[in-house]
Amino acid sequence: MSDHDRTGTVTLHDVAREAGVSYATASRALNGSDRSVRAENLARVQEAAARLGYSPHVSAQAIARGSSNTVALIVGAVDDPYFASIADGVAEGAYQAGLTLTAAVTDRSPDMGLQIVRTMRGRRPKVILIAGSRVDDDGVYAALAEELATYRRAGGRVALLSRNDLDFPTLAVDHHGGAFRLAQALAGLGYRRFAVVHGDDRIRMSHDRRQGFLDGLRQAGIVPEPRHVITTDLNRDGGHRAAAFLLGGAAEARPGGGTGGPRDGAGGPPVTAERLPGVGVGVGVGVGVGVGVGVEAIFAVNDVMAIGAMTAVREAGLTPGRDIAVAGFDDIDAARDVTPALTSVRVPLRELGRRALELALSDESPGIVEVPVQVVLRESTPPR
Amino acid sequence: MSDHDRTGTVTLHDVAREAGVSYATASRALNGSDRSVRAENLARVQEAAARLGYSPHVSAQAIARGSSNTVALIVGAVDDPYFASIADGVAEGAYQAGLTLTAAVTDRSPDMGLQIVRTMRGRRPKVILIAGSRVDDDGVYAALAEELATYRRAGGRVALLSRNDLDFPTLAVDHHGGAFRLAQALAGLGYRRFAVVHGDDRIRMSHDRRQGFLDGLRQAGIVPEPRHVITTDLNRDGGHRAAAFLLGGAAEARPGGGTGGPRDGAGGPPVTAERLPGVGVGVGVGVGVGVGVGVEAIFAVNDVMAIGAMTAVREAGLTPGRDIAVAGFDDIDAARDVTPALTSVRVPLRELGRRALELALSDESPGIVEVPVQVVLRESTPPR
DNA sequence: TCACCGACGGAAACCGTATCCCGTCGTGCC
DNA sequence: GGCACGACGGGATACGGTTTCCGTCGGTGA
Repeated sequence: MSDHDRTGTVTLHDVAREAGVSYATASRALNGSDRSVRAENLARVQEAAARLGYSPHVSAQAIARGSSNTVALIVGAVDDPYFASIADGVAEGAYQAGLTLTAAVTDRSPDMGLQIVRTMRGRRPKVILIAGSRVDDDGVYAALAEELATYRRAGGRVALLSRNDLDFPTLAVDHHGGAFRLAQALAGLGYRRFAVVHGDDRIRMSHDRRQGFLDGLRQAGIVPEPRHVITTDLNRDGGHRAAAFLLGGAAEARPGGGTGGPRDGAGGPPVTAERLPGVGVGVGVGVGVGVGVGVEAIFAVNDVMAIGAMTAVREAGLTPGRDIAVAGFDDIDAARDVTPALTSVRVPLRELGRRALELALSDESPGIVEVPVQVVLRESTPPR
Repeated sequence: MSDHDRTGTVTLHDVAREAGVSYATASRALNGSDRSVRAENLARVQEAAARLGYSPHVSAQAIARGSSNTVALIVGAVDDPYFASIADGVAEGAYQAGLTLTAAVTDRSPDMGLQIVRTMRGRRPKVILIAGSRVDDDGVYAALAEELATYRRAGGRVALLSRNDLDFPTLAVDHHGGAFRLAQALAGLGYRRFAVVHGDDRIRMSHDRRQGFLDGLRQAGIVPEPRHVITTDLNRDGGHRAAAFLLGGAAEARPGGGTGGPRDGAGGPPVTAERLPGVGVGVGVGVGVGVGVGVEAIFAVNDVMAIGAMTAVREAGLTPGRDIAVAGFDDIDAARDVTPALTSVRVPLRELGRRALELALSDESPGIVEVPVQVVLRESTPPR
């Protein structure tokens, strides 16, 4: 039609020309300016915009206004129900607040959260929410803190989920307390010999849950054997491998079954026995030792691992719940749908996402908000 | 320190001044310009940038360069494993291609995909990927097509997942064929009396899977009763409600169990019997009629629904697999972990996300790429 | 020794939008 | 009827970069 599609992109300039008004008037007409525009011009501009298929250049607006309408969410994985539910809550809150969501995934990148935060900061979002980021050494940690401080100094808002030693508004899930009470409850049901399956200690959540569980057991006079405390991947296959190892063999998919083991072939790092601080070194790296006979219950630090473990138990010819109890953490939807239903600790994940956004947006003091969790006993841990 | 932190934000200007070089030189030094900068100046600029904590203003770059490094992903829900896996694949591809990911969720907003696409277009992303968007009437549909066409005209790239009647590069999952073959396989196992649980027909995926399944059954000489073809929410609770209805009662959580029904109270629209085109009107909206006795197998158009249905079956005192077979579609991870393991149709979801991005970025012709799927029979549908 | 050429620094134009500021015009009031 | 004032349109500028264009400088070949 006209010459505006020479470049293929329609600018406000084109709209103004088409409507026969000035640039400034078109701008005022197309967004909530405090200045008023005469009804007739407003209509002409809107109609011209519609005819030309104009959509405002968000970057240009961001630059002109000095702020954008974005909330940046940094998350460990998209795949994981834990993060997915949090992201869902954030998405809901963002939608209600008229913000758009951009996400970054830290699992993917070897450069950890730091580089990602830096990149995100470049987008000048209104909010940065960090739900998952790996922090390896103290240097990176300090750098991350500095990066966030710089961001805040420039007017940005930050909220952290599940991390409580940076000076930013934090939604602190009570990992330790939940695991502690779960341990006590299981001890109360009569269990004595436990295995604990957890992830990399540099991941705070995993560390706190493991430690809370061990502390809860100790309170009940129980100390698991170090070789039953296992470090592995923080996902379904990690839980599966760990349980298979505990029960006396390498995880191995049943031929022709399609039911079984790790989906993507021989995946991931080997299961490694854990060095408990002040206790000693565990044994049995990768060797198909088999230590399972004595174990009565397996606690995995999250539900997806626990569910993987349950399947491994079943593949070993045992019945989860009856022969060996299994418990997880998070209480994801799937916990109700596996058989037996999984004992877990309920974390209000969606609410967590919503509240994290609120917390960041509010002008309250940057304190730490404790998020309570709740032990949910189900059939996977019957009284013994 | 200097006056640059008066506003709190560090600009390229500050860096240039700090390094004692010009604006243009600083710009050239800090990104991959084709122009070369003398080593000494480059070092000075980089060092100054690091000292000041400079991070380039992405919006400003986008505006100056005329393009951004964003890929916009439009998705039905974040929560759903189907979309989560796709998003995971996209995230992986985006990371490798050096793009950042912006996500929008359509379920949330009543204004459907259209408004969202318009908003996304405003961000001038390099790519728009549409994995889920509700399209209600033809008017909206045409508007969406026009919106995308405008975007492409301006140099944008588009790829569609699971939709095959817009003229854009499309990754077409073979919903119909997969469901068709699944139906044949189940008929081959000896099943005759089927129930089909599906979602809103305006959602293409649901429609095609349902229709494929029915076509497959018809091929085997089987026509399910219309009242056994049920429309409900396309999520876990929808499947749960539908199965509970089929089995003869309203879905009701067992008191004190925590195992049971819809998590968020009495949720969602009631189960409604479906009007099959040219067949007749089903009966039994919400009435606790109970039609289950005759049904031998339930097919749900996705795995999360099927898993919800399995739990409902169990709550009714029956054993899924033995008393009543259940099958789903997608083959999500959880399908292997429920008991009995769920028969499904494998869709390479992660790969789908990755390939959608590739497809959009490539300069190939905008054809339709068929994505094959594979029936996976497991214990939830034993031979009968 | 001089012309020429390549490398590189800096000024300035430009990207698309918001907004300040000024000028015009219409209106109400005295 | 004149005047002050408010409403509103338009030009100019700012936002933070990228990139073009020009000019300088040092080195090379004849």
